[in-house]
Amino acid sequence: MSGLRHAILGLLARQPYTGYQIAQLMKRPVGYFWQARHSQIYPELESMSHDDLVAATVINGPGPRPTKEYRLTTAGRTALLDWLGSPVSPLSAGRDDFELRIWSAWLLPPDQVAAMISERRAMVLERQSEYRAILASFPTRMSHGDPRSGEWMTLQMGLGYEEHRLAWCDRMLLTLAAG
Amino acid sequence: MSGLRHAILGLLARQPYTGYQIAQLMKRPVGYFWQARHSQIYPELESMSHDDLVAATVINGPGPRPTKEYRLTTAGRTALLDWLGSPVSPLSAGRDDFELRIWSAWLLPPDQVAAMISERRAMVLERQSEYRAILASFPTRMSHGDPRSGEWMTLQMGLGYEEHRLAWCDRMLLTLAAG
DNA sequence: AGGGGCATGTAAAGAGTTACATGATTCT
DNA sequence: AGAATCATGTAACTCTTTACATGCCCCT
Repeated sequence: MSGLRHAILGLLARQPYTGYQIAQLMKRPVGYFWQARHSQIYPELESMSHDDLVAATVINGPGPRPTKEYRLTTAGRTALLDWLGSPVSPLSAGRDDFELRIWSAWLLPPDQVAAMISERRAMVLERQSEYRAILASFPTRMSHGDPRSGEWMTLQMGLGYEEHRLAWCDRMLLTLAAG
Repeated sequence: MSGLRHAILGLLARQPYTGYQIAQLMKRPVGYFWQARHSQIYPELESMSHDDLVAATVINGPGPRPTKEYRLTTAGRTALLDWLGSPVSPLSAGRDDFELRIWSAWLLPPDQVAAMISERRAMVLERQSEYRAILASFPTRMSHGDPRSGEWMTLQMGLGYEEHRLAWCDRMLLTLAAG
């Protein structure tokens, strides 16, 4: 089963959603670690419906086509739990566009590399405050079994990533300045 | 231009390589941030050759087909530098399988979540020592313009990622234990 | 004699992006 | 009146993975 399926199952395990709402959530907050466009989501929901992992109810809404709300079926819940029980996949099937640049940065004059890293640094700061703003709205303690504890853990992960990235930028800028 | 092209250009900017050698490097060390299989690399080299970004020389080697060594053309070098000069792409087009699991981990009993995180922690430790072993073979100081400085910067990035991941695992294990 | 590494390719399927297409409601 | 948001879908394309295919050389 694909990552997109797991992402959708994880969302519908929380509550029922329309395809449109899922598409919004796949920008933020799910998009922080898994993105998908609506053009990928609608066919996938259809296919999951066919596989009996989700079920749709037509609700009233705007537009030329019927608005459908999806919910998890028992089989869908089982599939999600099966996946969670399966072995954790190995590290790094990731692709990092910025690291790819850095890998070739030795071709550029040092000040241009520094400019590139500064540009990146600004993005990191922005993302950091985004995470912090979301985390501020979380209660200090959550019981296990609360869906928000799942979101909290991923936000902690994301915040840590940005903290590391910021530290890396600063270290590299220092190294470049030291010549 | 795709990430794969940039990865190949970045490799050939260092020295000429055969398709096979590129495929090895796309496992490690380039694979730490950009992976590709040989089935993707050979056609891409062909297509880049057609676009005059790289040029091939037939050298003698084993097997049913001629062994080809590729080198960067002037146009290839220009294309690489153009990309390096273009604006840095925004954060997070990334997809993280482990974060996807964590997002749904609230469905599992706490001890199973802890087991999952411990499993991950072991992978992180392994990767860390892999990075450290590579870094140990690097000289303490490198001049800018040395291709190894590019590799060094990505290794620092990777090591930092793993340090953060380790810290995250430990923090979450503590939180779970405090329950 | 068999297995692994060297070396290059193709085919088919799956995953993901970009663009096209329609139409209602709400806000300015 | 026009723009943004809600809401769903399809088509074409690119990127990525998995599997098939060939054959030499070296080691045990």
